[in-house]
Amino acid sequence: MPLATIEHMSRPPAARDAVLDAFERLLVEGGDRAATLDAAARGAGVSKGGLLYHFPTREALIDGVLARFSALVDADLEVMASAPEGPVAYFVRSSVASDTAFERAGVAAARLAQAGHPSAVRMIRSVRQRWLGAVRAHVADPTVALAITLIGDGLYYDSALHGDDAETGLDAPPEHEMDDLVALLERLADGSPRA
Amino acid sequence: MPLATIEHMSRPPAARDAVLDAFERLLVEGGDRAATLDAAARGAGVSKGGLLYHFPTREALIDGVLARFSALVDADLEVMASAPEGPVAYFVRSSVASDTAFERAGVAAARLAQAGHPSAVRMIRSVRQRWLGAVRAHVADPTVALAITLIGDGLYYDSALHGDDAETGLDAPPEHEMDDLVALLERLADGSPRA
DNA sequence: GATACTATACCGGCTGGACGGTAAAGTAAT
DNA sequence: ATTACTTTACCGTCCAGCCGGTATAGTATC
Repeated sequence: MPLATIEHMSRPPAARDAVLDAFERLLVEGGDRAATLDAAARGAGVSKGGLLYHFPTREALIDGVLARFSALVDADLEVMASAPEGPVAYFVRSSVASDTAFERAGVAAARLAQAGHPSAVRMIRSVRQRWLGAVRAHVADPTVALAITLIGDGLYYDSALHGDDAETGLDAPPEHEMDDLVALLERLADGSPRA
Repeated sequence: MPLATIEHMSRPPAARDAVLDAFERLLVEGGDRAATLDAAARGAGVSKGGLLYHFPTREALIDGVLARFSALVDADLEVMASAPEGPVAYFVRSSVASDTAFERAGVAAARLAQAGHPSAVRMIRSVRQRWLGAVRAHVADPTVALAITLIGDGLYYDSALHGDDAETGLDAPPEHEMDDLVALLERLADGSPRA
């Protein structure tokens, strides 16, 4: 169970990560309902018994996804704090989901939260709070910080809307609208502290 | 052993709406996975056969929910256009989910979209577009209109996050922060175009 | 360095229940 | 008698989780 002491592990559990990846992908593409143990095992090229060796229950699998997401958020917050284009621009632009491991984990967590899994709801809430705090640290006006965070939420969920059909383009606004949006928010952020 | 007929429901179309209501509630509280035909029938006080008479497949039930949502959006857009507090304030404030039939239908549709149902994804997209259009009609700067719509999206999804646990308070910002937010957005909306 | 034992990693079959959907029959009003 | 609606009973499938077994690798003892 403990993840530490890798050096003492005889064989690296390749299956574990493969299962986690497959389960995450299923969540992103088809939501909680599509993410079954059988499908995850199949997607990972592992037998169901093998899957259940690493994750004895479905809840354990969910916890695994959430744990991985939390770790990725930690890393992202550090990147954001020292982003060359500034934290606000970085935050807003990175809120539209590309296909990084980070984004996939986030969308998977959101799916689980929407399905009502309490631990996922708690996780999303705390992550949102951490993001809000990070934005607040760089924006004087707390109302502006709130607005920026909410815009990030909106972009995030909108871009996470599409299931598996790659047919329609992303729900994200086009490039130049994003540029204008970022410009507006940066003007608000380090601009007029009052009327 | 069989369920005794405690009372007579004599309203012919009553079952249909009852089923729709129950299915919607299940979607909101537990997502796509929890919204099963059996649970919906039970929640509506109808046998499963009775449910399947009105909605021959699960897809038909989903379409029923989406159709009802679309009708409610039409009504809401008219209310918004002539809201006494102004469209922007109305839009932003009504984006945090209370427990109206309108909000429940919207959250249900969002759950279905997150689960990857194509018709639900299309519906959410078109509704979002209609809202954006309505905001644009009352806000000169299109970037500000986009920002306002995105903030609405953020508020909407955040407040729709909680499953069925009434324990934690809503994810919506407290009253006074909402006031400040609305004030900021209205200032942006009809205020300085500030190139 | 061979033997005996233990831990890790995985397989595949199984079960009981829940799922979406079907079929036939019953009831009430027209 | 037909129509509108509702019931009970049932089917095939899929689901989460369990269990017995296998194979490999490390460890300890002699």
